[in-house]
Amino acid sequence: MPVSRPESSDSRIIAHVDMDCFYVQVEQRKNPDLRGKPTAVVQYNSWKGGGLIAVGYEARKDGVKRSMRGDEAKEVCPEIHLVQVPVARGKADLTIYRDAGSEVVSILARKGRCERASIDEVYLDLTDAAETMLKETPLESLESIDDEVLKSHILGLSSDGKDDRESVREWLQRKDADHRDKLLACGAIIVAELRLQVLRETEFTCSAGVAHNKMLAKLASGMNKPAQQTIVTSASVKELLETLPVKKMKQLGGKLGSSLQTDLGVNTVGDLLQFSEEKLQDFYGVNTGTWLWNTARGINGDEVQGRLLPKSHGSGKTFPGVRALKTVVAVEKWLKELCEELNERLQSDLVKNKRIAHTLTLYVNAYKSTDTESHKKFPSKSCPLRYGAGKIMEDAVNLFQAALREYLGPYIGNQCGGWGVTNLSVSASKIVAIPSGTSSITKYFHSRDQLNDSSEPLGEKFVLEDDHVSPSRTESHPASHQIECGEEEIPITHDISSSDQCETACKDEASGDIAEEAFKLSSGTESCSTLKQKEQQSRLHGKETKMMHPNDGIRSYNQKRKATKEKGTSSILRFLHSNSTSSPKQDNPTPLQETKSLSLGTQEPLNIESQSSSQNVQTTNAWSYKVDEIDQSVIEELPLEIQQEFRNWLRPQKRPNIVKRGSSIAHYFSPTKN
DNA sequence: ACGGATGTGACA
DNA sequence: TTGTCACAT
Repeated sequence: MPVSRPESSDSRIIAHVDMDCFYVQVEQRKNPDLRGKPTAVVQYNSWKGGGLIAVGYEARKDGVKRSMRGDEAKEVCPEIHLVQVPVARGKADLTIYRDAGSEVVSILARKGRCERASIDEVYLDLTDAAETMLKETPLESLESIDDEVLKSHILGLSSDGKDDRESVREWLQRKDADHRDKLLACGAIIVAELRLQVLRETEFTCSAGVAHNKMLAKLASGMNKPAQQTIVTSASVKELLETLPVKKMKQLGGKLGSSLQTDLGVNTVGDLLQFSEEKLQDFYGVNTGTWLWNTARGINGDEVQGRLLPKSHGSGKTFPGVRALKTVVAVEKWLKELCEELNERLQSDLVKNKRIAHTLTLYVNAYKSTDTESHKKFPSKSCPLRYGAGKIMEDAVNLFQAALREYLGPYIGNQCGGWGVTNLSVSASKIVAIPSGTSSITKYFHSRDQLNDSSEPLGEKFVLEDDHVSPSRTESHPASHQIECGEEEIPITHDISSSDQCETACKDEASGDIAEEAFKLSSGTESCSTLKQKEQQSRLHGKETKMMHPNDGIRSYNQKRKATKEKGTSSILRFLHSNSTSSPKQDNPTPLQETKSLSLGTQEPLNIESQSSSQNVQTTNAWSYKVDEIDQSVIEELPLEIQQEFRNWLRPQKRPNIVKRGSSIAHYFSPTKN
């Protein structure tokens, strides 16, 4: 459900940039012969010509539509060129489009905060850039304005349609213009420039919307395509929304939009104006009600998230109809393909962006033929993610088997009751950047555990080499984990420091030792998954029963504990170490956005992120201690091997973690002992 | 049981 | 928090 966020009082300049029929453009760049010809991109050519997932504008003129079949498209437009999505491992592989999207993002991120909204869409917060421009170069004094700017569509400008370059110029340079309009004008100039850069550097065209918030910018970017831009002035909003069908509004394209029509007889966004906020809240809940009320007025406080990289990676495939997978063996075969693709993408993310994913999730759609009634859904399952195709595969298979048992009910394996899997997908989430800076190591041994079976302490060299790197612009992220060991489990909240994505994203350079090492380690497919390994990762991530590996359920709780203890010292030390955070100031540098919102002088309370972030600072501090404050004698009581490892870690770190009570070491350092 | 593959965000 | 659902391209 949509949620309403408070809108900052100051006016922002937000742009939404949308690539025109992106996949088609990617294919046309690859094969220029296709340029200017009716073209569509299709996947799985075998059945009815495959399904269209992108249609070029020449083909659209002939009535070709997305989600037509290739055959239908041919009927409507016999000359159409159908290009197939690349296939790898028996499934569609969108890599080339993702990479092309990254090219675009790296250009668009040059001005202002940038949010990758999808593979081919981006939001930009150009407020600062626009304000700066307005200060430095008064619009009236502008000698020449790029044609791309003059081609803008300005909502509300009367003569939008005819020889309007002059009127656009006039609007842009209007001396008596509203300050907000002037900022919009600057935004339009900036966006036009960015779009031209995109075109020069990638050969891709895109369209854009410029407005005072995300919702309106998004709406505008789609109004004049392809290769054009649209500006939403405040004055135009009312009229714009008045007649806009609710379904056109983002978030209202589904059930909520339908029920608006059905329940309230609301057909256009303007129709919503009649309803009080309370009334809308009564119908749809507080959050959605408020959101609807605001939306009707063109109010939307959603901020542009500074995020250039995806938050998850997934690989999936459908098996419709008779192609449904009916045996575990068939499922395993496909899981292997999916996991290999996922692993490749994780690898690439690690090398390019120095990020590590921490959770593996399996999603399945299935049917039960012997299922007269209960349309039970196949449950999705997660577990800690270990790097390496073999390990991911193994874990995914285990997740599948666990979920299958649940799905089929307690009467498990009796007679292969007809089930069929119609969709399989694996996905990796909880991706965090490996901190660049002193604290790399903390993050790092997380990866070490997942990448590597040996207990060779790889961390050391990173400490040494990273130490002189300034930990600039780090941001604190809260996280909490639990681990079992000893009699009970104690959840600990702690900080993860990670490098700012805005800095590292899209840099293809120097992978660095961490990434290289990781690559070596995970390229191997050795997947001797011993009990101990499972325990180890269970502990690392570990959420008792929920986050453990499916297999673990078979063993008793005591057995698990035992395995955990035996596994070893180095892991325990890691946890210990990880709890040794350095000073709060260093660990929790003020997030950039917080700084910004404060400097804007907002009278409103700190935004939610800021609040929770400062809360986490407190929580973290309560549970943290400094390594160098630990009594030396305490360390000396530890086994020699542990002492050594411990001393290796003697540097201020912060990292995600778990503390175990009952473990001898945890006893020593348990902050408050509860 | 063909709108496929993928991704984000909210809610319980 | 995990798992589910909705929504989007």
